[in-house]
Amino acid sequence: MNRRYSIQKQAILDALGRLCHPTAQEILEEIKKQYPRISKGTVYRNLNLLEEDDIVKRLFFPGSSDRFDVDVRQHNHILCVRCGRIFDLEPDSMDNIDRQIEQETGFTIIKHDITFQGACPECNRGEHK
Amino acid sequence: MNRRYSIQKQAILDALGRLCHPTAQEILEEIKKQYPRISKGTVYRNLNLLEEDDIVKRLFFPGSSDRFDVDVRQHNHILCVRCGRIFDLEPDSMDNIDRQIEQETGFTIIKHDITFQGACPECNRGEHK
DNA sequence: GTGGCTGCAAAATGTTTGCACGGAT
DNA sequence: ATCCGTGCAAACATTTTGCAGCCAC
Repeated sequence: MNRRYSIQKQAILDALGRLCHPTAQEILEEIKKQYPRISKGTVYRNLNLLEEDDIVKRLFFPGSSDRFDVDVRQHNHILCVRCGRIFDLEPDSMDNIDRQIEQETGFTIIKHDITFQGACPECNRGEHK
Repeated sequence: MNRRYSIQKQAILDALGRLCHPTAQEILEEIKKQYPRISKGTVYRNLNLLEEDDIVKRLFFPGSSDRFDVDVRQHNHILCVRCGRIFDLEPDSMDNIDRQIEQETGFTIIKHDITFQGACPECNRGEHK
């Protein structure tokens, strides 16, 4: 299975660079501006391939469809429940948490997914009504 | 909207007590053993009502449909990628993490969802092949 | 020419909703 | 009598898959 570098795959990576943690649907709509004939199936298939090859990271948000990130480092996210924006957290801000859980449980931790929800500083200051 | 306590709602709570973090589908199948005529829609509707009333907690696992828990305390979960079992973590094991994130980001944290993935002690000892 | 990728449409999956009926208050 | 909850089926949203054709190697 020798992977090829198609126009469509490149368009998906470009869209991922322009958008912030988009869903597959948002990526599709963005690409359609330039390539109106791209299909849903192609976007989903390529996102799965890119995830397999560790070129993009799939993000899970409660109550939302999957989102995608070009930053594949282990890092976590925080969603503002007021303005809906999603922010990145520093990759190392939770370095020790896996070790802490390993000590508590005897597990060997491979990965974690953490999503915080709250109100961002701007919303706290009333800047987004 | 005065909520009633139907047989079906009670059956869902009973099933939740017997099963471990089940999906809606698993709850439906469990109840069908006793009430073969219960419908999918009823299970989903009641789970939503029970969540609204803080009687059950909805859990999000990457790549899985929603799961439900009778333990509504803020607590986190850990999934063994080998045996597939889901374990609870102590509710207070991550008490300070929200404060840490608030200091780092200026957010006001409302909640977090954390899912760890790894190998459980039994699997590490080779007890589940 | 082989094999991977495409667009398209259909299928699969998980969840919600419209509706007429029935039971509890 | 009212109104909430039910079973059923249809609708909906998201994602995957089957297929014939195409394009790059």
